[in-house]
Amino acid sequence: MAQNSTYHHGDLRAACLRAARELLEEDGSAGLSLRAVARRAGVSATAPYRHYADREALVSAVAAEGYRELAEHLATAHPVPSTPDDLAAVAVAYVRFALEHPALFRAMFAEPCDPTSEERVAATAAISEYVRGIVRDAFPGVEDTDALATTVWALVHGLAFLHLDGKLDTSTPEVVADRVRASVFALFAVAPALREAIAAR
Amino acid sequence: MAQNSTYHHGDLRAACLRAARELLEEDGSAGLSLRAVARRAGVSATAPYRHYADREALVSAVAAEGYRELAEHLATAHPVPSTPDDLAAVAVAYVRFALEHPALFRAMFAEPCDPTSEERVAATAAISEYVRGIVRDAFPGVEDTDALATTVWALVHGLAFLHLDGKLDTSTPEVVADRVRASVFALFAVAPALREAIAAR
DNA sequence: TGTACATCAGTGAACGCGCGTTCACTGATGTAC
DNA sequence: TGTACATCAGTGAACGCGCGTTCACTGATGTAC
Repeated sequence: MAQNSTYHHGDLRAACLRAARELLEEDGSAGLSLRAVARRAGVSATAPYRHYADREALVSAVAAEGYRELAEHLATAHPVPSTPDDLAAVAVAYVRFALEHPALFRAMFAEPCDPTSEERVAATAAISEYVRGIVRDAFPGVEDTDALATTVWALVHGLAFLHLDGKLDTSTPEVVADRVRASVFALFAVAPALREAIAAR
Repeated sequence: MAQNSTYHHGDLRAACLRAARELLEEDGSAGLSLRAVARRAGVSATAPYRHYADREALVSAVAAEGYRELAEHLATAHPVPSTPDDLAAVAVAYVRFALEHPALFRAMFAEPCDPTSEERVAATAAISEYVRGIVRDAFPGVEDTDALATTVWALVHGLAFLHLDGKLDTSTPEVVADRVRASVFALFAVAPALREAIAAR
């Protein structure tokens, strides 16, 4: 029984989210069905409709929660990163999050998402703002902070997906962390040269 | 009728691949069902089983074809890239491929893939070897070519996905191309400094 | 060139499944007096 | 404090769907003599 005192007139909305998360963590793949969530929450198949308009709404809520957790996870890795090492630590945390919650990460990013969910859009914006903030702090001299932030995000995001999809060795956490750090350092060392590089183009 | 003279005792195997590709191009999302492919190929629902062991096998074949096409597309963008501009052009081509064939690209990467399909593994290896080759040619002085190649691939791959998932503006091809170029240049300018950066860590 | 036969690539009915969603309902909770 | 009633969060039967896969089959093609 996943049942607890919080529902049968309680917080089924939250219980659904929790059930969905459990399913994602366990299954690792698969696509989160409303019925499976209801089953897991110990409730009839149609009960979730009291709280979510449809399947999409549930998935978006789960994804949004994932974004919030990711942000938290990154902040935990380093509250106010300001050196290459700090940023590398955050990057490692990003990739680790993806590898530890593969199904959730896919739900957040890989799924063809509906762009109308404001909850989801807001959560995404928060992440990207967070990355921008780090880059701004770490590179006060750089003019186009947005461009550099995008580059950093893309690099880390790409590393996450390539590892997730088995294109890069993930046999130990160390091997992954080393690779992520090496990639970030490559980018970092060049940051001051960014403007010239773009200008010279 | 997608039907042509190549089957009803012809090349249904290829016809299935073609049908699958058409479905991916049209639908944009969704997950490629065997039945839909058969329908599109103008053939009974069970006919594809003569050529593919199961749904997985078909999807893997489609993905493998996608890898080959991607490689071709990149090679077309620039046969033997050897300057930052060349590499940037290839990067732009990579991202453009993803945006022009979103469903195919997702089938290639985002789907939780079975690692046992040698066709798929081989195709992946070919891509990564291709990237390594470019990096090797463009940076003869760099020692750890593999590390740099991974960084480049991850950066470009991440850009592809962030655009694909609506996290970055894709309103015009130019805006996308400019962003990709800027990101690649950031990386490029730093390449000679890579070893020092890693050593200094 | 013609016949007999094996092979091979299709057919189509059938299976059991899980899904999203609707609907009329029920029974517990909260509220007004 | 007690009763009457509205609201609200669940139930469970039912719908129609598309799916992957099996099976026994058929009929065209290719081969041996």
